[in-house]
Amino acid sequence: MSIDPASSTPVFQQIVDHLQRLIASGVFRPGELIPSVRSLALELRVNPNTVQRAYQALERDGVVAARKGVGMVVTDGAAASARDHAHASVLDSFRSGIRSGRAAAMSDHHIRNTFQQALIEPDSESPP
Amino acid sequence: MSIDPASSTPVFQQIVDHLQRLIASGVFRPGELIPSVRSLALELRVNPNTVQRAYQALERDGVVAARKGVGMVVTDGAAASARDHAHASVLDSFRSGIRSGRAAAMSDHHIRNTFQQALIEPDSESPP
Amino acid sequence: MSIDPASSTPVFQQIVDHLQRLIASGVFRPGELIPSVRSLALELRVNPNTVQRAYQALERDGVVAARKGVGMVVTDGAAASARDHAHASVLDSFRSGIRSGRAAAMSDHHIRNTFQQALIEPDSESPP
Amino acid sequence: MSIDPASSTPVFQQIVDHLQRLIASGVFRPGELIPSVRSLALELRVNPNTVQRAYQALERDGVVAARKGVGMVVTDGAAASARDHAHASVLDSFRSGIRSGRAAAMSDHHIRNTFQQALIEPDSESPP
DNA sequence: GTGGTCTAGACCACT
DNA sequence: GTGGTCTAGACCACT
Repeated sequence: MSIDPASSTPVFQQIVDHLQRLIASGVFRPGELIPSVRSLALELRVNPNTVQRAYQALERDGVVAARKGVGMVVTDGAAASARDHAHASVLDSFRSGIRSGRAAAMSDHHIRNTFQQALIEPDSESPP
Repeated sequence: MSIDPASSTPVFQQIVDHLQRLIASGVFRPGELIPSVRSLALELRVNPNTVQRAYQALERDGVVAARKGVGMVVTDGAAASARDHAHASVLDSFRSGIRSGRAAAMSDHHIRNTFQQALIEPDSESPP
Repeated sequence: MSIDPASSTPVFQQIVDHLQRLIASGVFRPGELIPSVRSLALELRVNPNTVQRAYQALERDGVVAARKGVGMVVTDGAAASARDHAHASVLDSFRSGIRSGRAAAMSDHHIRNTFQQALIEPDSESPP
Repeated sequence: MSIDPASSTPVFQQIVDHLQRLIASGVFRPGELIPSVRSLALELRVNPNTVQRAYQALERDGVVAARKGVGMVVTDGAAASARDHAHASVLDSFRSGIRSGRAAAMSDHHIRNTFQQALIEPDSESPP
């Protein structure tokens, strides 16, 4: 997991999105603890306040719950809700790309090819 | 053309992207003037300074040139460069969606179906 | 004579400076007419109002005088005053360069070498 | 450091040039913070937006990098790049002075003497 | 505290 | 009318 401090997406939002995906994918399961604010802050090289803010957003969304003296626990319905969250966010990205392409007069054929290219490429990671 | 002031994408960047697409699609052709700072600001209900900032970014990118007392003229190579810009931005959206989906353990099959759904839906416009 | 519309020096000021130099160098002598507003505007591809403004500044400085129905005539003391003007402007440029160099911790030796380089180079014109 | 609000050189550009020189001369070294937007604005009695604009230009030039919540840090290669910037700006001033002098029919001897005068004079500071 | 973005409104040079 | 610069002051994310 990596954060892009230069992105226009706020860092706390990047953290929220990432945890939603980890829950959707089953890395964190209902009843389990997510990392403590401090440990995640250290790992992401981010201020603890920022992680705190992300955790509060997740709590508001009902995917985690605070247990005093213990930590943040993944709630029971979280997996399904996180999957919905992830699906919606994927759909949003695709819609936004399609809208951009059409506005630039790209054909649907061209747009679909561009998607296929992105799906196939070996490594969508960070090529510095 | 519409701006979303609530988006995390800065307003001036939304304007840059939009004009790049309009130039890529041939709505504004080399040698033509793009709308004046003031008129576009009125149309988008945005502060003139914000439009100004977008226009200066477009000038740095070399797709328009300022002519004192006249306006901003689309440069000769602008169409091709704007198409590159548009293609890159579409590709970025798709990559980002694909990365999110995979992080959430969606199968490539599921991801492709989601894309197909976005491509087919009648109205990518205003989904509340 | 050429104008740089992108320079931070206003166009009308560039015209004033240029005419001062032409008078200093004897291209235009006392009693002679300088080009009409219209002809100079055409030659420089500039709006007549801008040339007009430059001429008014020259008139205020006393280097030319308007003669109704005739044009702008170079005044008697103009040559000497234009030479002063030119000398002062050269001195200003050098001072400014020297100040910049010293602020950047360049040695006087280095600064003098840079000057020598500029003095010797074959063509200080416009290498596009 | 002082700003001339009456100069035809924009204030934000004066700030850029000045910081480039301070970095070139080693006053600010790689890894160090330059003054905050607000503090420099106060010191120069200039609007924070104007300083902000200068800082973003410096960031585009790659001599500083923004760190959220911390400040603008001088980058590693900045010193060399700032020295290039300073040298180029000194050379530009000298070229411009030489061009003016020649256009006014000053001899190279006279031009060189003028330079020498500027280099020797005790106080290039505030000539009224 | 830090930088990033935005609104509101002014004055300037230029066409 | 056009773009370019600047002031004044606000709110945001982040440390």
